[in-house]
Amino acid sequence: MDDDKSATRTRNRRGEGARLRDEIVAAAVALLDETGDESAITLRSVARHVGIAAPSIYRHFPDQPAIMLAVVQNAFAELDVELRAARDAAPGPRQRLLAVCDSYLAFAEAHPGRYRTMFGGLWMPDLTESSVTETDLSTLGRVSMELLHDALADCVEAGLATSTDLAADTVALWLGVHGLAHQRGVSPNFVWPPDIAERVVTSLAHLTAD
Amino acid sequence: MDDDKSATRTRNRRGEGARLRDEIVAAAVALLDETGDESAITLRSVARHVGIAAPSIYRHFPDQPAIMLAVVQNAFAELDVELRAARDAAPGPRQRLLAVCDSYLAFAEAHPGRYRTMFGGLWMPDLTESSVTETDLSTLGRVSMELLHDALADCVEAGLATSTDLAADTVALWLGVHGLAHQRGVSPNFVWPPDIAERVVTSLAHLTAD
DNA sequence: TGTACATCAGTGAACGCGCGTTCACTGATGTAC
DNA sequence: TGTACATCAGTGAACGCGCGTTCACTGATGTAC
Repeated sequence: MDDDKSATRTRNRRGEGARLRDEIVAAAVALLDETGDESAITLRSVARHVGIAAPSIYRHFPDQPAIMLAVVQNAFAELDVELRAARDAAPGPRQRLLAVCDSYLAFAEAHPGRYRTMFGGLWMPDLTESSVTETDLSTLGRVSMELLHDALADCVEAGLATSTDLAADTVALWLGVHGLAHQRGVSPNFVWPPDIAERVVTSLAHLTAD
Repeated sequence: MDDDKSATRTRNRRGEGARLRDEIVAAAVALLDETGDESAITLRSVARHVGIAAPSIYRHFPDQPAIMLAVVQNAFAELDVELRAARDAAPGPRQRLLAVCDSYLAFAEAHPGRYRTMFGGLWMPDLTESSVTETDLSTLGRVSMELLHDALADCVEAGLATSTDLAADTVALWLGVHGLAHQRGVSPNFVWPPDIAERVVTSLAHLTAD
């Protein structure tokens, strides 16, 4: 909550102005993680956090929703990196699927504010009067879904899970994991059964072996 | 979006001032349903919608978060009524469980803004500086969860479902249904598999018969 | 039955605040000649 | 090698707006005597 990083900041050299863009996104993410509330990300609060004047942001983002989009895109990219790392570290199909789900839940638990913003749908701007497009929105999360799809497909192929409709079962599995990830961030005081994640995943993935 | 119900409004008779409270909540709900965005519920927008002066609200609510709480409590009560109606109209344990889940999903689909607000956790006020208490929050939704629990218990008792831990399985089932209810409201443009609800429910409830 | 009075429902004006956005600008830095 | 100039990164002041909240009030309505 140190809003004045004052004095220390020196302006970027010529040609390196784009660096500020990253600083702006990082500041917005930091605000989101600190407060857990996406409405804390205002153009002015972000500027304050970075240590610049508010209008300086307009050199890098056309409007406020554009910052939100950048934050969300950034979060999805980070999630994707973590999911891939988890998958690649696991030995077999079953372990890979579980590792992906665990990693997904861990991401949501570590960054509840960010997770809620990614899927809460509340920051979503009026598409008619902001720079954000329909495509920007529908692209989000597709990569992670594909990753989950492939992990489940490998299990089915290896005879470790059953599925009559892989695409639908992927969505169902994701919904369960997402429901847990999301609501655990919203209601941390609720007494969650300790094995709740395992229960949800094994049921929805129709895992057969142990 | 007719903000001026002007002129027509006549003041309540003495002793009936409490009626305005209901009108205020109704207006807040209407705003939420119209815009789908809980941040549209401001003290002033609600007052405008009711057709009263903004300060008039303070006779009925101590502050703005109190209105939000009333909206959410109201929504949970309505959900509960619908779930009970659905349950009581179904013939057997299995049908009852499915009816409750269907009704739950129907509620979320019919009132996406309200549903998102109930579970989004974003309106949640700083408990330190608003009139809303911890208990107010943790009580919400408990009734619906119990209803789901009982419906699942009846299925298990009738041998229609298996469960090693009823409480945990109830939570798991709710998570799946909730994940679907919530995300369908957020991403209506996503192509949801047509049988997605059935898939989620039968898997998580471990329904055995058909 | 009439009247003074307390109560109640609701108002109008004003406050200070943070917001997104605009505008014309400053001053350092690299580049062309 | 020196200098004029274009470019670029970022600023400061100001705008109009809607917000939550406060304050002192108005005027209708019921009640006590």
